Amino acid sequence: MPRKTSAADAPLRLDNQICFAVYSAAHAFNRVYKPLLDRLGLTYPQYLVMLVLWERDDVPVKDIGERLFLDSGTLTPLLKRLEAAHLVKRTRSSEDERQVLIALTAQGHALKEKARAVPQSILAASDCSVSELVAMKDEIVALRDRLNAVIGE
Amino acid sequence: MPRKTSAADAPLRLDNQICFAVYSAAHAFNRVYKPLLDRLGLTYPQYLVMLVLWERDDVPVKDIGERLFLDSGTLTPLLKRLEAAHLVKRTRSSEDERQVLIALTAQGHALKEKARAVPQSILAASDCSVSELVAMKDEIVALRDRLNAVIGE
DNA sequence: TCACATTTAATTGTTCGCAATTGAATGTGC
DNA sequence: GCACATTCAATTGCGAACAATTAAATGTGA
Repeated sequence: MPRKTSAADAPLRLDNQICFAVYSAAHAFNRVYKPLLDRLGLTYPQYLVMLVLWERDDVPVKDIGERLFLDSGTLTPLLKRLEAAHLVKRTRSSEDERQVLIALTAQGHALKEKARAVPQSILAASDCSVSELVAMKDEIVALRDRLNAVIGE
Repeated sequence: MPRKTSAADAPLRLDNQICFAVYSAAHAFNRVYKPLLDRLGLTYPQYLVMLVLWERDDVPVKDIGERLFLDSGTLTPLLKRLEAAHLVKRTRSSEDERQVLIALTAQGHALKEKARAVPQSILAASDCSVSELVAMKDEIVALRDRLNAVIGE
């Protein structure tokens, strides 16, 4: 009997991996975002940082990192690029010299208006109702938080 | 009236972005996988390539790329690292000299047995029933495929 | 057959992402 | 007040990820 697909191999089949589904979906999102963000002069991780700053300005690097689950090794060079693009300003905190505070420039604030077109385009590309997307988002966030809980232990 | 949170800003709020949910979940998976894959001497993308090869061996780089949605710019150096680790062998196809065929070595085949422990650990970490995970996976794959359909147009 | 397009990997350059280390600033216990 | 640990950002090194280009092999049409 030729074993075409062994039942014992099912857990190792690529199409059965939820992590690959998530991984490949993240890349698919990235590719959809790319042309939209090119118009803003941002990469996707840079866009995420700008989303954080548009909500609240003048925050230390660490706060941004906690929000996005990224560390200074990723954020420091990224923020320097945003500074080179005149979107943010980096200044040492006077109260605590260890911290670097990230503030939006006028250009950084202004970019928010151009960015409003992005979520609409993404919604159209996902070809899905808002309520469905919200439900999926909540499930994925719940899974992510359970995974992160395992790591911190 | 001080606008703490404007309704017009809702589409730009980080916590409303499904893409960020997916993006951060992918990173969370990566962090859970890391200690498990360290024992196999693999990174997560390398593990994905091995999953493909464990299903079918002796395939051109392009086939692996189509399966994983990756191009040669990513795969060529990755496969060279797997070759340096004696897990795969890269040989030009004799029928079509443009293709490079990737075959598992004996070590590469053997690693499959050690890898069987990985999906179990992931299942435990996700703290979720198999049926729930399968349902989520199918939803995410469907979303990914709709996004990819938009790109190829 | 010969010019031309297509296919396939490899290469180059830029940007993440993270582990590990460094160094400066701050906090704590004695 | 002083040794000590902690916190925070920056740095270094490695491995993806991808756009753009290159180069070789193959296929196609006149």
